[in-house]
Amino acid sequence: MSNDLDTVFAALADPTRRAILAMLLEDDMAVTDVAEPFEMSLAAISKHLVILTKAGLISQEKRGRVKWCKLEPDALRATSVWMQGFGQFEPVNLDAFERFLETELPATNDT
Amino acid sequence: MSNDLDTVFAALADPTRRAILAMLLEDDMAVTDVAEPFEMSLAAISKHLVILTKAGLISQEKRGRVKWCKLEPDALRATSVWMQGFGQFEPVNLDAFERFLETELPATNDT
DNA sequence: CGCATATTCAACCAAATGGTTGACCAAACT
DNA sequence: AGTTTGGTCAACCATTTGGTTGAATATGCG
Repeated sequence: MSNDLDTVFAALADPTRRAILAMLLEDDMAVTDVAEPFEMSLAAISKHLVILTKAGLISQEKRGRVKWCKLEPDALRATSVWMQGFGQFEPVNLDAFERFLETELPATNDT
Repeated sequence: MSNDLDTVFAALADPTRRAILAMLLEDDMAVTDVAEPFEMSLAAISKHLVILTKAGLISQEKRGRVKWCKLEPDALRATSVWMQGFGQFEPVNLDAFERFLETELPATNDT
């Protein structure tokens, strides 16, 4: 009964998870590396990754003992369709996106 | 500390709330009328509307004893920017959106 | 083999969420 | 004035969420 959108939006509602997505935008990463910048247990991050995976926003592939996480744009694409329909938005300014990313990334290089 | 995106995505994560947005896409509505198609108390709908308002997705204006709700596309626009950046999505098929709407609208004319 | 590394599992906890009901307030009709 | 109508508030409840810790599992290394 519950839509995909439920899962995707719920996944996106958490800043930690959005930050993870932003990180994965740059490159695929192992779970431990994903967890590194956050002040949070590895187990917590592992749970977040499960949620992102269930939402279809990322995929995880185990290679050796390392589990690699990669961004999966398809779910976002469907959601984007939904959103765009609502606003009949003008073509989007991609530069604004970069500013968003900076807000979303966890503090890595500023104390 | 917590971003607007938190609020907006959390608001969008609930199917009832998305259905309300879909209804408001067609026209502005009074709270009671918004509540009508749902099998849920008026108070519950009222709460949902508060959440949508706080997220900036709708606005409410009281005229007489009736409180009118209208869709507020700005918050969605900002969110859409965020989403698009992630996927670098192709231009979106708006027809697909109409199908989404049907999934989202609560059952009104089938008993 | 024995240890270290990578990740998850399980139990637990506090706080947030989504709903209910009944009282309440304000505006409108007669 | 009295009553109906529109909507919120407050208290309550069950479930979900986001985190913790410690044990468990699995892979790789010397």
